[in-house]
Amino acid sequence: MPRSGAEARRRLQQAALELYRERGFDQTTTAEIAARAGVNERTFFRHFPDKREVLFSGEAELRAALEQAVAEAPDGLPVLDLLLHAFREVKHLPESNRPFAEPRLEVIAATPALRERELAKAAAITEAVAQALRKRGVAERQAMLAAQAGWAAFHEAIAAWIADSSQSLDDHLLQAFDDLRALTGHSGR
Amino acid sequence: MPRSGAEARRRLQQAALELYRERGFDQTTTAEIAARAGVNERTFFRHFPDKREVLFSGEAELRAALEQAVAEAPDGLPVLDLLLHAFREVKHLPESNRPFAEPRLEVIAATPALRERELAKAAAITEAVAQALRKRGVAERQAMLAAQAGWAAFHEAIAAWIADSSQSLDDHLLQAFDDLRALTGHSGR
DNA sequence: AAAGAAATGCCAGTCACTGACCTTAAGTAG
DNA sequence: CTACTTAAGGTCAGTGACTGGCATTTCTTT
Repeated sequence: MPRSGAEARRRLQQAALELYRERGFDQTTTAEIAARAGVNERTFFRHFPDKREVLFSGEAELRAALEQAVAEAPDGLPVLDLLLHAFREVKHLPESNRPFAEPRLEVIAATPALRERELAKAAAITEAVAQALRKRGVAERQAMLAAQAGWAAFHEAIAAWIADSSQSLDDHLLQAFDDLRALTGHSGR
Repeated sequence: MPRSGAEARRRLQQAALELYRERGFDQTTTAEIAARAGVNERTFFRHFPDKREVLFSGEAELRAALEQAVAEAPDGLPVLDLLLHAFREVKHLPESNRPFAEPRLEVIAATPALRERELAKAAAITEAVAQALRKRGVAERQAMLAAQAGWAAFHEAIAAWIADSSQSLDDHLLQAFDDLRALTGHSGR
């Protein structure tokens, strides 16, 4: 195996995040990112298919972890409980990424083009989760609805946890799922 | 008032949809769309901010209708029932658009860039619905979760209705919301 | 040391999108 | 009917994201 490559990739991610924060996504050129990372502009596009994707590399990991967690969750649970169990299994991923994730979320929130990409990633994950649910016998439509509702709760929990760290992500997760269950008239756990 | 403008806009939408279907989104240039519509390429960008948006003009209408429907829904209903009521109020929009919507959905499904935009539109609508729910006193997080779950059900219902027209959209909507309620352990209406 | 593969550099080109400026087709006031 | 107004379209030049092709460098392997 020749030149490491992975290092250049990390430098590109770092440089991109810095520049997007300093002068904004639209005011940053891929040539500038490459320059700060010490590589050619062409190299940027060898590591990332486009200017947005450079901020979305951890999503594949989360998706894989979630697929596995759903597949390995205990039997006999109602769908939402199964999902909650799976989300609790993977909550260490956002937890360990937090120092990098916080500025990243800030940039994404400020940039419509990046929010679009974030939604696409979320859709890919929920589709994967739905598929994993179907493999466990959950009906077609139920699987999709559960995956989307569950992801919405997970997402809300992370947002709340970022805004209020006095409680653990786990606590926020439990509360978000309580809120989700309450939608249909139930009161709580 | 000078030149109509709205006509050119319609021709551009028509031309874009045709070309996207004929040779694909990526293989279609904005110049070609403009040429088929009988206008200058620059004119295309006067009517639409980018190459994707040309397929997403009806979303604003749906969003406005939904906001109003949520605001005017009867009091005293559980959140999901209120949402179901609102969705039933606006179901005539997808119903009347169906002949145009079907090829459109086909193109969107085949094009990642267009699916991204569709997700962004959906997010804007669910945010608007959540806001409308909050105005009616629904709690912050519940509003967002309900809006997202409700939209997911609405979307599933439309997809099922497109695939199977033997039942009405209304029937599909009721079934989708039943499935949604069943997630938390309830059985149905 | 030689060879092969992986990563990068370099170059030319397409195309989405934008700003600036000019022209045309209506509608309106006189 | 003419002159004025104005929204809409045309033209041109330019930027920047992204791509294909080819040469070059840096490792690893034999």
